Amino acid sequence: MRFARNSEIYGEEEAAEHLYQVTSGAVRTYRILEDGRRQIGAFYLSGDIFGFEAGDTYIASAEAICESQVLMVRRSALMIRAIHEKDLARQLWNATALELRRSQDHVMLLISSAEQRVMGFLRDMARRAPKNAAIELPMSRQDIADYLGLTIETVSRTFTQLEQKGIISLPTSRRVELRDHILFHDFTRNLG
Amino acid sequence: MRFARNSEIYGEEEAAEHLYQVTSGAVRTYRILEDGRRQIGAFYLSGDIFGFEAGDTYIASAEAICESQVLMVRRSALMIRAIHEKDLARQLWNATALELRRSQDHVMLLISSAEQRVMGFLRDMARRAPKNAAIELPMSRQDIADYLGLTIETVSRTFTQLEQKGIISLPTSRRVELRDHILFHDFTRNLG
DNA sequence: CGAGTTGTTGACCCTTGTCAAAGTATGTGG
DNA sequence: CCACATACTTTGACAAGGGTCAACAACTCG
Repeated sequence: MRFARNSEIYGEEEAAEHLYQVTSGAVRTYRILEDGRRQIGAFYLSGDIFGFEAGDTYIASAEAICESQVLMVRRSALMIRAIHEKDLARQLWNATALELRRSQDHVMLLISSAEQRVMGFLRDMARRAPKNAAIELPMSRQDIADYLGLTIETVSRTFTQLEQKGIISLPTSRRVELRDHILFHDFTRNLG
Repeated sequence: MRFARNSEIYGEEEAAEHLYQVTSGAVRTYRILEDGRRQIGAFYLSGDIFGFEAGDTYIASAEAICESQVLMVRRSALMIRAIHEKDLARQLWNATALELRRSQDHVMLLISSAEQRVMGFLRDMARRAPKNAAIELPMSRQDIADYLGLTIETVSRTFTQLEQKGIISLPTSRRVELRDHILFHDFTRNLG
């Protein structure tokens, strides 16, 4: 399936009929608060699987950030196969556990300072992006702000400050280059 | 198994050998950040099941908040049973999905104001506590602060402000009574 | 009763949000 | 190719919410 920029893939509270895998492009999941603010739960890039945040209904909406291709699999079909293929059942459970871990890492991000949040976000993107290249951000500053629980102005200012400190460089607003030691720091944490 | 106040039930990064159910008392799970701050991931009360936040190793530590009794079940035994009892497998997956949902609700809490966070916390405790009675909080202000990403001072001040506004009353620091309409508001949200 | 823990309050400051404006891309139609 | 419109991003000035530091009050437990 193809989805245009900003088009909805599924909506919160809809029956969760499919699991999804991004084959190209990028996807965001989000929830809207009573006061109208938007909280982005996660970004999914090429290769990532999403739609696991579900019991019977989705608990977040999903949208394509840019023109994206997405693979769809019927949950019901998977469930039937999972009865006999114990390995598949295990994989489904593991994938949900992985999402849980991601969400808990997200919580850890949200309790630190603006600079720490942006750095954490960039480290995560760097880890998931094609190795050692500059990061190409598919999402807007507003998306990043809504993911990190900051305002767009604070995100923008923090990017500028990180560049002034020489921690990143910003050839364009959507392209970020990190100094190597930052990546290294992240790797040691994951191995630790 | 009995655990004394503040004693460790399991540690982060340990092999995840058991699932747990609280039979009496209360449990907190937490992670420590590099800078030494503690983030509490969840509180578990009587009847709650925990230890699901795990692949092969726990991703948080668990401690008894007060003298507590906890039921332990070997994960390996459950996994073996789950191969044949498809319903059990389903339940395990569902329980993890429920934890995921809890974590995402936690994220939503963390992006709002101090008052909203404390209110959200109290609503959650009220919903889980024995119906319509005053809430008896097993955890300290420090625990609440570390759960909500605030300081102990801000939590204390917010409790005082809520009482001054007539939204709660505080017979003692660990006992909270909410006005009915607050509970009602919560119920309507859950019913959708 | 006294010592240690837990909770509350006050004064001040810093980070981040708010409001406003200007700068930069990107795209569209002539 | 240019003129214009629209989105997105950056920057500045100011205000407010929450953090920090410090003192004090209330509970617990020996």
